[in-house]
Amino acid sequence: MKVGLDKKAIIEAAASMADEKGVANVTLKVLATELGIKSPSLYKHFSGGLDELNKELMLYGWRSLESEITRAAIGKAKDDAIIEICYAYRSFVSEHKGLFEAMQWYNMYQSEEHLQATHGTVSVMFQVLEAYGLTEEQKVHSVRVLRGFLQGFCAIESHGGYGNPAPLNDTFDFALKTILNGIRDLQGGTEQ
Amino acid sequence: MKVGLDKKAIIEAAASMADEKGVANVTLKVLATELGIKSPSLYKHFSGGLDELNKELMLYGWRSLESEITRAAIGKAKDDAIIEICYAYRSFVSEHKGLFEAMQWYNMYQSEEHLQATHGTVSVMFQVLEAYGLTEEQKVHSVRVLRGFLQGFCAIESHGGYGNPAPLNDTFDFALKTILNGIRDLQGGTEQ
DNA sequence: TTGATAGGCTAATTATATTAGCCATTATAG
DNA sequence: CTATAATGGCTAATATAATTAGCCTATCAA
Repeated sequence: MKVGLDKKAIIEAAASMADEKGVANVTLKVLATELGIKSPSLYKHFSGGLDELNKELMLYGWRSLESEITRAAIGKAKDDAIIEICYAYRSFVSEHKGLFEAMQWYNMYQSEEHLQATHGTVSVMFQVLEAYGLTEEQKVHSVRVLRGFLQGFCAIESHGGYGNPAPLNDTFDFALKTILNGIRDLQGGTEQ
Repeated sequence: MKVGLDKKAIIEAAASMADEKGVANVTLKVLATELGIKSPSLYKHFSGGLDELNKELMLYGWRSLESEITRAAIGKAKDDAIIEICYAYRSFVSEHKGLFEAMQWYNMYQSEEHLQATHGTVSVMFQVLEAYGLTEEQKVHSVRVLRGFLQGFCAIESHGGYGNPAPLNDTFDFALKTILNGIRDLQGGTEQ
């Protein structure tokens, strides 16, 4: 019988399955079963098989994240905007652990597709930084630091890698304040 | 014929294979071939199979990193020590991309083993922070920020995720300065 | 020197990915 | 309205990797 699936529905099912069980446990077999079809049928939607599905998950994740942080920044500027973006990033990861794995690890050593995928998210951060009167290079450094911290912190947090009971919210706020200070310092000084 | 392998040799071979081809491409089959044996023989060393091998890789990686950053901090204190540790962390990742993958992603959702594995590395950072006269909680926050940034930055850098041509060294130095400022600010203020 | 253990092997099993080729339903051009 | 193409499903067959079972020999210690 014809279920009538399309790529979008399959990717969303795969994403939520990844969030539940980890992206490594999203097999074509179990995904197909979940969707009420047999695994070979998935090749009608993803001729590239599991690899293509993982790539689509990665792309879908970055698109979703971009959309979340874009929404979060609406009506905000400067520090407020950055803070909202960072909160939105962190929330996104906490709600989409499995998808976040896919975002980071698909195609790790072929950066082209990754660069394209992350472009939107990077652009949003870059735009918000326009308000600070920084040089292009200073903006690049600032975005890199934000991305690096967010990715690492959220990855560690999402798999329970911060064992100490001290509140993670406090750490996150401290980090944001620290990074915002660093960005502010760029404005005056000759540094970097 | 008896090749006479032991766990250590196998793990080291697996680690260097991971660095060359990515940890996902370390299969028992190809690892065994590389070592001059057949894949079922690996079960004599790792009864848990591929999963256990990956776990051992993860543990080996964290042990190695701990040893690197410990060596790097010798004879240094405060900011100098932290800077050396961060440089050593970054160098380690750039030389062990595949191992670093294993360190992050093995057993992602069962934090216990991860917590133990990272304990040494965390301890080194924690000890260096003793010199700053911070509260326990402030030290915890500081270590978390360092870990988060280092893991994220190095992961992104290691797979070419920072596309802009601006020098990554400059970003890294800017980030360290920023974080060190943040830690210094903790000493005086009432913040966090 | 003999017996246990370590460390290899082959053969067989299981699981998933993938390919090939068939078929029904849907949608659309005429 | 109907012929036909495209869509989306299926079964059967193949390939590869992991894993298990059971066998065999070299080494090493009692």
